[in-house]
Amino acid sequence: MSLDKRKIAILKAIISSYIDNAEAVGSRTISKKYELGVSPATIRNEMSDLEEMGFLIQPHTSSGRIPTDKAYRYYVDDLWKKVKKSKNPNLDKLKSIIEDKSSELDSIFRNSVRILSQITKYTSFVVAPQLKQSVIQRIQLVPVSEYTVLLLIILQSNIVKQVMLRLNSPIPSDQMERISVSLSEKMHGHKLGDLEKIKDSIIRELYITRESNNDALMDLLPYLMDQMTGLEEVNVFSDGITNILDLPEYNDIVKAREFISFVEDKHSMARLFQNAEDINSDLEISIGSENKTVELKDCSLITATYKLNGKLIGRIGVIGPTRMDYSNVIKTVKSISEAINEIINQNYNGEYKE
Amino acid sequence: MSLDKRKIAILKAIISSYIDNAEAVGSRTISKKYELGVSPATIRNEMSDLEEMGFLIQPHTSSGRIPTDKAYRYYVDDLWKKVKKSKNPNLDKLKSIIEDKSSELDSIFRNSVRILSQITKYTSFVVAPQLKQSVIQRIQLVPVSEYTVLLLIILQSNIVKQVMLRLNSPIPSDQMERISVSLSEKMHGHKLGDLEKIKDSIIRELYITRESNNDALMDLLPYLMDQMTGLEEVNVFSDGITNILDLPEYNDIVKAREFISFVEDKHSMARLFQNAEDINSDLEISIGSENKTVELKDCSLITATYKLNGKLIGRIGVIGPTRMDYSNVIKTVKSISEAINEIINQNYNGEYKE
DNA sequence: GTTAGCACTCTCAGTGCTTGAGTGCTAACC
DNA sequence: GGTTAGCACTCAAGCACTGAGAGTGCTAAC
Repeated sequence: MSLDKRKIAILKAIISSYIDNAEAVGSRTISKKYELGVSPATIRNEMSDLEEMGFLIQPHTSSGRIPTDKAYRYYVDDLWKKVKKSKNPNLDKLKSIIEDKSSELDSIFRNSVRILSQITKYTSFVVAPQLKQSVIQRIQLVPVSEYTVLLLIILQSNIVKQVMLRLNSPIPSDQMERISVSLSEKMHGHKLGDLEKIKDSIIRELYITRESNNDALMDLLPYLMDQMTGLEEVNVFSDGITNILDLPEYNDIVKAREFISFVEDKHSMARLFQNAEDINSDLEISIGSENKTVELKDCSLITATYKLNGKLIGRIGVIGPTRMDYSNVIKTVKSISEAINEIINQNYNGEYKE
Repeated sequence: MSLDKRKIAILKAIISSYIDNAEAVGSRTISKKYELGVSPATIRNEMSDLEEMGFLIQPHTSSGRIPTDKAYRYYVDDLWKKVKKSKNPNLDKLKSIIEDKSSELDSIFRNSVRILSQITKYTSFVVAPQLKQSVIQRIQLVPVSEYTVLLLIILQSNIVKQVMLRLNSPIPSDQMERISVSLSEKMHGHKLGDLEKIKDSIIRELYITRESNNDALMDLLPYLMDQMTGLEEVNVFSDGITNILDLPEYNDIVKAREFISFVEDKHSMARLFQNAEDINSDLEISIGSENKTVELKDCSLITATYKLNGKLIGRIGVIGPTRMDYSNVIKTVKSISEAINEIINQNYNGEYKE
C-alpha cells in the first residue's frame, strides 16, 4: 500500500480540518468541504488505509479520525519544502517593531516573544544567551557611591554584564582605574564559563605581581570573583501563555496547569536545548512524541536559532498543540529569527552604520 | 441586633471553615467541628441573624452559608490587631534567602516573589521602582566597542540604569570622559521623570557653552536624550501564577484565564498602585469589592511597601481569592517586605558594613 | 474501482429520579 | 426567654436512561 496522490490529498484535507476545528474528521466532512471528486464511501476506504499505514487514528469506533504525529511529520516535511526558500517581505517592519525604542538585548527578546505570540496565537519563548561561551573583552569598575561599585564585564560580543559590588572599605578613586586595568589584563580572552576554573590562578598571579600591594584590590578580589562566577544564569522569556487556555485541548485544568508550570519554569525550558548537538539546524520542528520531554508529548515545538559571529547563542520559538497551524508558525518563527539575527549582528558585532 | 461574643465566635468559625474548604458551611458542621456548646438549631438562629447583618449569604435556600466581603473585613481587622506588633523571628533567614548570590535589585525581587508564593501558595508580585521620582547623581559613558557605548545613569539611590547606544561615528577616547562630565553637570539633581521636560533646555545650554565645539557630543545628544527618556518603564515581577489553578474557584477556565491575563499584564498590575495617595500605609489589605479594579472583585490583595530613604518606591504583595488564608499571608507579606526593606536600605543607601 | 444503502456503534445532551445536606418554623423544655 | 428537638421543605448533585446524530464498515450494485 502506498501513499498515492489521492491519499495524500485526503490526508492533507484531514489535517487541515483538524487543525482548524480540533474535532475528529469524518468522511462526509471531507467530501463536502474539500472538492476531491469522490464520494464519502471512497474516502472512507482511503481513510481506513491511512489508518493502517499509521497516519490516522480513531478515538472510538464511531467517530471520525484524527492525524497522528507521523501524519503531522509528513505534512510539515512537505510544507517545509515550500517555505524553506521563501523570502520574508516584512523583514524591515519586523525589525523596527522588535527594536522599538531600545536595542538592549532583553528588550529585543521581550518584543520578539510578544509579537511572536500575537501573530501565532500560541505560547512563545526565547532561551537567551548562554554566556558561558562568551569571551571577556575587558573589565571596568564604575564607582557608584562610597561603598558600592558597579562591575562591568564587557564581552567580545559587545554584550555587557553587570554586577553590583558592596565594599567593606572605600576604594580610592585613583586606584579604581588601575584595578580595572589589572583585572582586564588577567581576564581578557577567557570565556565567562571558565572563570570558575581559572579563578584561583588569577588570584595567585595577582598576588605575585606588584598588584599585591594594592590593598583595595586584594580585599575585593575573592568576593568579586565569586560574584562573577555566579553569573551564568539562563534567561528565559515567554509570552502568550494564556493563549493555550483558548484551545479546546486545554479545557482540562490539570493539563493547562501542567503546561503553564512547564513553560514558566526556566530550568525546564532551558533543559530543552541543553544538548547543543541536537539543535544545530537553524529551524527545528519537533512534533509530539518526537519531543524528548514527557511533558511535551502532546505539543509541537518550532524553534529557530540566533547567532552572533556565526556562533549559536540561543533559541526562539513557539510551543503549541501538535494540532498547530504549522504553516503560519513556521513562517513567523523564521521571519522573526531572521530579524533578530540581523539586529543583534548589527548592534553587537561591529561596525554599525545608520 | 449586635455582634455579641457568640455571634463573633460563630462568624469566625464559619470563616475558618470556608477558608479551608471553599464549601458553604452548615450549622451542623459548625457545631461538630468547633466546640461552641450549643446545638445546630441555635447556631442556625444566629446564622440567620448574621445574614441579616450582612456578614453571610446563602448561595441558595437549602445550602449552608458563606462569608461576605464585610465578614472578611471584620475578620481581618480583628486579626490585624494581633499581628500588627508581632516580631518576625525569621528575618535573618529570609534576608539571606532573598539576597542569595546577588544583591542586584532584580534578583532581590525575583527571589522575594518566588519565596512569597511558595510560602503562601498564592500568586505573588512586585511592582518595582517607578524611577520617575529618582534623582540623577551622575552620568557615565563606558566605551564598549568602536561604535557602541554604554550609558550609565547613576541615581542618588545607588540604582544604576543602563542604555546601550549605537554611534554613527566613533567617539575619540579622550573625549569620552569629558562628555560624561558635561552630561553629569547638566543632569545632576534632576529627576529621571523630568528629563522629557528639560531635554530641550539641556540641549540648548550645551550649545551655548564651549561644549558646542565637541562634535561627538553634539552628534550624540538628541539620540541620547531620546533613549534616556524612554526608560520609565514599570517593572513587574510575579510568581506562582499557576497556584490559583489549584483553587476550586478557578476550576472554570474562563475565570482562570481572566485572572492570569490580568496578572501577566504589567500595565494592569502597575495601574493598581498608580494613585500614590491611596497606598501610603505600609501594609494594605483590599478585600473583594474593596478593589477598584473589576477584574479583582473576587480577589483579595495584600501588599506592603518598600522604601528607600523613607521614600515609597514600590510594592510587593499577594493576590488570592477573598477566601484566602489571611493570617498566614499577612504575616508572610509583612516579614518579606521587612526583609526587602532592610536589604535595599543596606545596599543602596549608604554605609554598608559587613 | 466507485458508490449507495444499511446496520451498527458510540458520544453527547437532555430528562427524570433519588439522595443528602441544609434550612426555617414550631412546639416543648429548662 | 433562650435553647433545642423534630419535621416539612428546598435545592444541588449524581445517576440511569433515552434519543438524536455523527460516523463507520460491509455488501451489493453500478
